[in-house]
Amino acid sequence: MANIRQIAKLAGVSVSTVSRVLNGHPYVSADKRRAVEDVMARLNYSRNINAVHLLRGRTDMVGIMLPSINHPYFSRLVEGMSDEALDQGLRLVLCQTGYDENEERRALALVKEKQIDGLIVCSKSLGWSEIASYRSYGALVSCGEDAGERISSVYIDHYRSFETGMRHLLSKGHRKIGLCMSRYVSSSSERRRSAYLNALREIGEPCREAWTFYDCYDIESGADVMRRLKAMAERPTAMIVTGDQVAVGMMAEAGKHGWRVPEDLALMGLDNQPIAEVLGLTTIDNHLYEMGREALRMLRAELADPDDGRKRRRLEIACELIVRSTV
Amino acid sequence: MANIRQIAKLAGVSVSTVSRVLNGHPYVSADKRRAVEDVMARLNYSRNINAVHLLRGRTDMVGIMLPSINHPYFSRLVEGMSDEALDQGLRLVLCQTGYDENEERRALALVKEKQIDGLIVCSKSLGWSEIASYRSYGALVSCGEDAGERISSVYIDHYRSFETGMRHLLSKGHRKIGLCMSRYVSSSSERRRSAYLNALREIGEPCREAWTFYDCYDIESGADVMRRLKAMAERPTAMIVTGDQVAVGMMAEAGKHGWRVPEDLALMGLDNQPIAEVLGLTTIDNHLYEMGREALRMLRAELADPDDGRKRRRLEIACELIVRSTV
DNA sequence: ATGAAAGCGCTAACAC
DNA sequence: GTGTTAGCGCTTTCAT
Repeated sequence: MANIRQIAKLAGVSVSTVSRVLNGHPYVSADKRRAVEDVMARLNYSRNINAVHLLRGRTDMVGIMLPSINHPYFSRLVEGMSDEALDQGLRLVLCQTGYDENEERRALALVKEKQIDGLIVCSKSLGWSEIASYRSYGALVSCGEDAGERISSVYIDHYRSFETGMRHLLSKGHRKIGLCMSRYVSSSSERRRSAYLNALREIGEPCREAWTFYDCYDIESGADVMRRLKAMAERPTAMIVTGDQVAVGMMAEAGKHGWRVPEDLALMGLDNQPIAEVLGLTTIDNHLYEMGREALRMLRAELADPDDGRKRRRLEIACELIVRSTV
Repeated sequence: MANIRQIAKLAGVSVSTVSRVLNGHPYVSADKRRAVEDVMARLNYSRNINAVHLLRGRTDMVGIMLPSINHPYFSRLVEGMSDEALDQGLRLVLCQTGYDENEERRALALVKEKQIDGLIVCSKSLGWSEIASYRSYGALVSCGEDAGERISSVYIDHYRSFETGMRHLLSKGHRKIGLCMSRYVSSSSERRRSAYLNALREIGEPCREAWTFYDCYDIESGADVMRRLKAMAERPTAMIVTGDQVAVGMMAEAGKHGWRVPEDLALMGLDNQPIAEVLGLTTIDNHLYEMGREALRMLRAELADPDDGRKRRRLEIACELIVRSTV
């Protein structure tokens, strides 16, 4: 593999001249430029970007921390980031963690070691303060939830989003409402739970343990929830569900048993995934694609003013109720 | 940011000793090791991995070329790669191309510039020969289709997969069968089309232009196909469909119009995505997760014997008919 | 307009 | 066991 010194020698110029040509600098005479370009073409030269990275102290790569890419929530988010990254000339490094703390630390280590210039945190098990301690090594952005005082965030107001969903359910006359969520312990889950509980409290309904389900991430778990619901003596008339796929799993299983939605059970989804539209699922749109784009834009801004680490950026992505036919 | 020289000075040793400690080499006295580790901890030192990359000539990162991550086919594939990458100590760099040739060239350039050690090609518009010309700069693996004589491949026999699907359709008495695919021009599409056409020929049925649809990638396009089907005077009794999401879109739209599946229209999907199971879609399992893992494993093998570039690796992933209730 | 030379931070061959 | 030193391939002053 040819290097810049060989190019210089063969072209009869110095390495600096080659470097100038490489980087499109002015003040290189046309004939020398030609000579250099000829040799480069002849040797099929390409510069070793790692030397540039070492010199510049950055790599123009950013990491994306998430539990798994194979989930519509995250892949939609990453699609947005990826499109924005293209515009910004950045590359994305996938850091699948499965919510494992050590895996998260390994992702953070990438910024400490300067393999990536920054990290977008889409999911985490570690506390924000441990994450924030890497702030001095590179840019950090939280995507999806407000990370508090120390980390810039593009986020959804999860309380408001569930409040909106609950209000719609109540407006349709539902009072016996069940809840279906992903992780039990997570700040977004807690905010959603509060919104749910507060709404119930307002109408004087108790919260029934049996109607709240956790660790539901995918279609299968939705189907499973439905089966458990079916086995109950007293059932809710509506469910508010984190993630459209889970709601879709419930719809599908309901259909198998001849239950009608919303007559026998109303369903409120979350995220407004494409499948929600096709199946007519009433849901809450979190504008994931735009949120992904904005997260990357924010990271870019953080990268741009490194010394100014005190000013924290925040951007709330508004959610939007999408009324269709399952409530 | 501290560097190895400062650590050495403060610990009262040479840089080589620090390097030895850093890399866990033997032959370092316990007390010096301690001294070095203390200083490292005190300065919160972390080595600059870019220097290592420059020195070693590799980065332990591999690129994944695909049109978009936000599609269940690709995200399932990448999930497998990502899990395997973790085991192998490699990182994944996302290269979303949207089938754009210049974007594909930019991805290939990453291997030429040594930013990544190799590239897994999950989709491409460029010809294989242009892609293969990058073989001398790094490892290349095709994932999903057989790339011919010059590039190692983990692949599906797309002909056989559709042949299997068609056989099943025929065995259920269908003769008027429509086709729904993604890109018109692509080697996998061509092989599937041959299988489809040959099966029709065998039973003496003509191929009807009106019953073949292209550029269907997602749920919405499935719904759209269904609407077009509905408007036809003469309709197929079954459709063989590339991608379960597309088939699901068709099912959903069929339901809206009161059509029953399979009585009014039988549906054969592809990929065996989770939603296929829940909706009872008959489909062909391509074992995408395993294919992703194997692709990464193969890339790893390519990386391991760089000088031995003539021997091409191949691994066919067998497909499997999953009979459920839509045919 | 061009070149010489000093690094970026690290590893490893070599000498002791 | 430990230190000295020569690079890895490039960019960028600073002279000229």
